[in-house]
Amino acid sequence: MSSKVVTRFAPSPTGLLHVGNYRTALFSYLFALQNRGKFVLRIEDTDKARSKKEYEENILESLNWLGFKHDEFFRQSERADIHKSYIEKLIKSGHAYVSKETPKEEGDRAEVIRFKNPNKKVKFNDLIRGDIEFDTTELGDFVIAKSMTEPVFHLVVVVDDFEMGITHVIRGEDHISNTPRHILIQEAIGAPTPLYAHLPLILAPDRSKLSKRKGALAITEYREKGYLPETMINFMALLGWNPGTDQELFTMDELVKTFDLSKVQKSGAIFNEEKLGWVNKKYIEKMTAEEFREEAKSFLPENLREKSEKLLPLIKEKINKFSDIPELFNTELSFTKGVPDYAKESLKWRQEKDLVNTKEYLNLVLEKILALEDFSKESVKSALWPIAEEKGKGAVLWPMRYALSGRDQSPDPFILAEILGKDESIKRLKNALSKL
RNA sequence: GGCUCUAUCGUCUAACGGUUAGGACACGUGCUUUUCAAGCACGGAAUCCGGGUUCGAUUCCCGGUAGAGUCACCA
Repeated sequence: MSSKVVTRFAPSPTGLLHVGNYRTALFSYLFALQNRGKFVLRIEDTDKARSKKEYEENILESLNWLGFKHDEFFRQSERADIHKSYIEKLIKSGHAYVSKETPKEEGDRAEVIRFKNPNKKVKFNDLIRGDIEFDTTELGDFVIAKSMTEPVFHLVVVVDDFEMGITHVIRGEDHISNTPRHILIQEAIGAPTPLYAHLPLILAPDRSKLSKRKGALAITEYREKGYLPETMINFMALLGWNPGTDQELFTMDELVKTFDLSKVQKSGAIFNEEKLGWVNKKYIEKMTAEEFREEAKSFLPENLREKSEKLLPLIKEKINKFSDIPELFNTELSFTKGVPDYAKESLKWRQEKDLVNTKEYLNLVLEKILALEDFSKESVKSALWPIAEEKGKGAVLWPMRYALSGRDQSPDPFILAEILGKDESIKRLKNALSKL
């Protein structure tokens, strides 16, 4: 009695898919995994004019990046014979007929295949929304194929879902109104009706459907911005679903265990990139130094790619996403490129009234540094710490940090010294002193 | 407009009739600190409106209102 669960993700390669699409893939995948079922990937490329290979490749690449593995793969364009046989069968059984038309638009055929609508009420139980009822009369005899060899979406989904043994159709809410057509066709070909779960839409900031025009990004664009796949999965899962606890961060395994289709939200959710950034930061924190280095590499300035080992930890604690890195080198990490020109007053610690102490302490710092053999941040620190403790940490360290970086905001002065090296540090300290 | 779906802080959401309506992001304040970030503490912020049902409604029912989806020879 217990038939195996089979879900599917059925994108059409007519454009780049956005997070809304991939979230339906995620939910279908999670549902299949937690039921030890199968996950089918089906490329819906029946629209020959608009389907493009590059979009299909982008879908495959994205799914692979997210780590979703399908058990079976189909391309609808390769199943023409099957579709044709169903059209013939429907015509033979009187469920469909060839209809003479007067073309309304360019490209319209003079003859199409229409479904003979029984004009009845159909009801289905949506796993997320409960009972939904439609009167199909308003649908009329809808078109199921442009010709014997050119079936249209409604026919093809039903036939393929049936042939592939799909038990659970998990798709976007925008398909709710298509469902009665699909049920009618199922009844005509003698196919069982699968269980339906219509997911709420992911919305643009103005609460309308996400679209290119509204700034929806392909998931590969999030990858290019430097978001991690774990982040995207975690974030998409929580958009429209949550386990009812306060947990915010989930591994894939945890999602498989706790995901519950019946707890999916009914209303649409706006995609909030600020929170996405927060989630990504959390995942960046979890990365090992090696993982971080690998991921950060391509975002570093050319000249620093090979000698950024000491900068990496500084970068890691600052960014939300990897594409934040270049900007960092214009702000807090600009010391790697040199010191901008600054007014001598900038060297003054906020609790000092004039620059007298500043000059004295900078000289002390310079003196200690000149005498240093080993120039690690630890040794610099141990050489200077007693002075800082005695004279006041801010009073000593602020001018030093400013002299080395030329900025209000920068890394710790000891790290600056280590990264710059002894000669450069001395040069910058002397430069500061020359202003005083 | 017809049909369908939906409605809790700015945003994502929790509370399956009884809570001071909880959490997270963002925001504000403070602490810590050599700056920033992080961290910690605190704070402001919501049940769309109106009727029922009930001892009691965020929760159930009805009606409004608002928003969304869909009405293709696209998927």
